[in-house]
This record gives sequence, C-alpha cells and structure tokens, in this order.
Amino acid sequence: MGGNIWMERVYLNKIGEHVGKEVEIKGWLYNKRSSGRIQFLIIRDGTDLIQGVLVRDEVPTEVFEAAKTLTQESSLIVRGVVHEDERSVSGYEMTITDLEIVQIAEEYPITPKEHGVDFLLDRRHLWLRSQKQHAVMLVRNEIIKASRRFFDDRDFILMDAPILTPAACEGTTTLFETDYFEEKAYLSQSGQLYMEAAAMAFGKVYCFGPTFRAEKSKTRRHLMEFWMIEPEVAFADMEDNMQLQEDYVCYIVQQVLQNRRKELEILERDISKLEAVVAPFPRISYDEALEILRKNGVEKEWGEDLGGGDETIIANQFDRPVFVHRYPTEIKAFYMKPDPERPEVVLGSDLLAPEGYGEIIGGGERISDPELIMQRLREHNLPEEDYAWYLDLRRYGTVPHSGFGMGLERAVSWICGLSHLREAIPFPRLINRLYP
RNA sequence: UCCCCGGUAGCUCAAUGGCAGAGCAUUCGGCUGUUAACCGAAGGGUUGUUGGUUCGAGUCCAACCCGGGGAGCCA
Repeated sequence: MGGNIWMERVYLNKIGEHVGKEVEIKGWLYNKRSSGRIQFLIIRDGTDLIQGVLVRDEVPTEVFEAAKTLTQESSLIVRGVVHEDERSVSGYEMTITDLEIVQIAEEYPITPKEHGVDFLLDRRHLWLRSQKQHAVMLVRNEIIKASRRFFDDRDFILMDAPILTPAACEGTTTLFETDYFEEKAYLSQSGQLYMEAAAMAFGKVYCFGPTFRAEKSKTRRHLMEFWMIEPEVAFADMEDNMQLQEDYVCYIVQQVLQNRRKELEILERDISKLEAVVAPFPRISYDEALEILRKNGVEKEWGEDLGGGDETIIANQFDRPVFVHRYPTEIKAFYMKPDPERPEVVLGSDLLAPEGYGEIIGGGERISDPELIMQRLREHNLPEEDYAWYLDLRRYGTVPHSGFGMGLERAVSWICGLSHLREAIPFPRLINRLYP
C-alpha cells in the first residue's frame, strides 16, 4: 500500500477529464457493497461520488483485506485507473489498485436508511455529508454566486449593514437583545435603513448578510437566523423596483437550471416548474388578491393581512411568481410610501413564489418626504433620537428611492422544492435549536 | 402564547390490557458486477418522566418534559 507520489490527485467533479489515466482520489467511504471476490467502494470527496472497484485476484491481498475493514465515512486515499461505466452512480468508475486508509471511522450514526428530523438536526454537522443536503448547499451556493454576479454586473455596490444595531429597524418584530458595554444593542432584523443611507451615497447598493428575528415562530417558513439580500436604488419607483426583482429572480433561477441541473435531479425537483419562471411575472393589487380569495371561498375584510394559506391560494393561480402590490398602509412598515392617488395603500409589493412557497421578497418605494416620515415614526411610537440619522436622509437631498429584501433560504427552499426552511441553511437556528 | 399529533433497541417503526418484535446499523460467516446489494448467525431494551387504575400497563387516566405540524408574525 505504498503511495505513488507521482500520481496526480484529482477531484471527482473533474473526473471526466481523466478517463483512461491512473489517478489518486482523497475522500471518504460513502457506502460499500461486496461479494466474494469483488468489492464496490462508493467514495465521495466533497465534490462528487464515484464507485471504486476492487477485484480480489487483481490487487495485492493486503489491499483487498484492508478494504474489507473500511466502515462508513472512513477517510481514505485510493489510486487506480478511471473509466466510464454506466453501472456506476456518477457514470465513472475507478479500478482501484492501491488503498491508503487515513482513519477507520467509528460507527457512523447516519445510516443509509431513514431517520427522523430531530435525530438528523442533532447531527447536522454530519448530515451535510449526505447527498441531498449536499445538493441543497450547492444550489444555495449557486444562488449566492448568481446574486453577486447579478448586482455586480449592474454596478451595484456591496455595502454590508451592521449586525449590532441600536434600535428596531421597523419596530414590528421581536428582536434579540444583547449587552453593548453600558447599553443595550439588538441583532439586526434588516439592513434596509442602512441601505437607504448607502443608496444616497452610492446610488445603487445592496447588502447580503444574516438577520435575526426573535419571534417564536414555529413553521416550515421561519428561521430565527436567516440571510437576506437587500438592494436599494436611488431615484427608483415601485415599478422600477418590481422590474429589478423580476430580472433578478429570473436570473438566479436560470443560473441554477444551467449550472446545478444534476443537484436538482438528486433533489427530484420538477424542473418544468422552474423552467416556467420567465418574465413577465403577473402583477396584482391587494384588492385583486382579495377578489381571488373570495372566488376561492375565503372572505377577508379589506385591511387584513394575507396569511400563509391565502398566499398559497393566490400563488396557485399562476405558474410563475406573482407580485401583490398596494397593500393597506396600516399593515405595512412605517417607511412605505403611500400611493399619492390612494393614500390608504402603499407603493410596496410582495413577491409570492409558486407551489405554496409564499413570500420570498418584500419591498417597495420608501417615503422621501421629511414631514411624512417624521409623522409615521410618531404614529408607530418609534424613538426619534434613534432615527435621527435616518431622518437626515430626508433633510439633505431627499429623492424617491426603492428597494427590496429577498430571504435567501426561502428562495433556496422554493428552488430546491424543500418541505422546510431548516434544510436550506447549513446550520439552522430554530425556536428550540441552537445546536450544533 | 394557542390548537392538533407523537415519544418502544444506535436508527426507522410494529406489538387486541396478557412472553418486548422486525428491518437497517454493529460483530462473525457466506456470496464471480453490486446499485439503500443479497443470504445465514450473534449481541443489543428502566417502552420520555412521575404518579394513578388493574390480578396484570408499551397499551387506560392525570400532570410534567421533549419533539413534530399548524396559527399568529414575517423573509
């Protein structure tokens, strides 16, 4: 089992470039099958899987015997010749000629059979090695990469917002509180207000970072800690804003379809549903949304917010994401600009994903008028001193501006077809879970 | 915080109020290309906790603990 130091070490996602060559793979044993004279080692290296084949009479006895001792997730280095073979999971196979064991793993808790959610979440650090979780994380990575590319290509400046903040951004949800030397600080629930400042400095900006909500939400659509992408554009109105969202969502879906098709197949995602996501997205008003609900047997008073079930009914009318705009002013955040023609509604919109995935984006045009924003702060009982800097934005060259926030995990969950947000982030923080 | 469901072997689950079971995992053996491989054998249990009903409780009752799904809130 002596190593051949001249052999090229390759990664499995590039294995197709090495057919017919003798190479080295460093990884872990994913699974193993054997009969008397032949052993099949399913090996993963972080990038993909491959089936390694050991034939008893064609390798040294000690190599064949060593392979028998391998347990699930044992770390190893194998060498051999790569060839194409339809019988292998990846389409490629390695005829192993040499095996180096790095470690024989202890009994691995996540077996190839089924497990419960709680068990798996307790072992999230190991669960990430499993094929489906691996696929979800690669899609997540693709969405992040596509997002950065999308905004970079449009000359948006990345302006990270602070995570420790002096006050509630919107004054709506419960925040996580922490000590900040002699005073209290809160974990950010949104970078938006800071992005408004940044937009006045740079024109087009976005932030991408974690946000925190201390709401005791217990549903498949909520996490305590999640990531948001929040663009903000000066001199943009609600229409511009929806246009940007439409372009953005189409782009990330297209990028995933183009670059992560294999992962979507592992996740058994209905790809035709994603291929339907093309511009233009339907745009309906809150009033029209109520009408749709009424036709579907849901009576809703004007002024009530839409619940998760309502969103599903509305989204099911369409085969692509749908904008719902002009919500009642009363149920929306203080900074939302009222429609000049109808001040009881705001120039804001939510983007509802199809298939019951609900709101993935919320956004709209912000109040630019200094008097009105001050009035709204008072109406919402927000402390003016904490918002003095925010009011400055309306005193020194205020302009119309708009922006939105997309919940990354909700987008990942929708695009992957997951049943719960907790699988859309590497280490989910849930109401009863801070571990691992 | 409220409503519904659940907790039995390491894991996933069975068990009419009457001997505590299976598959997977583990260990050992077998198998000439396996696809969550298969075949044979072995080890593995304070049935979430506490109390109650009963000749007898995994099973029925009560309280509590833990978890899941949903509501509210939102991305």
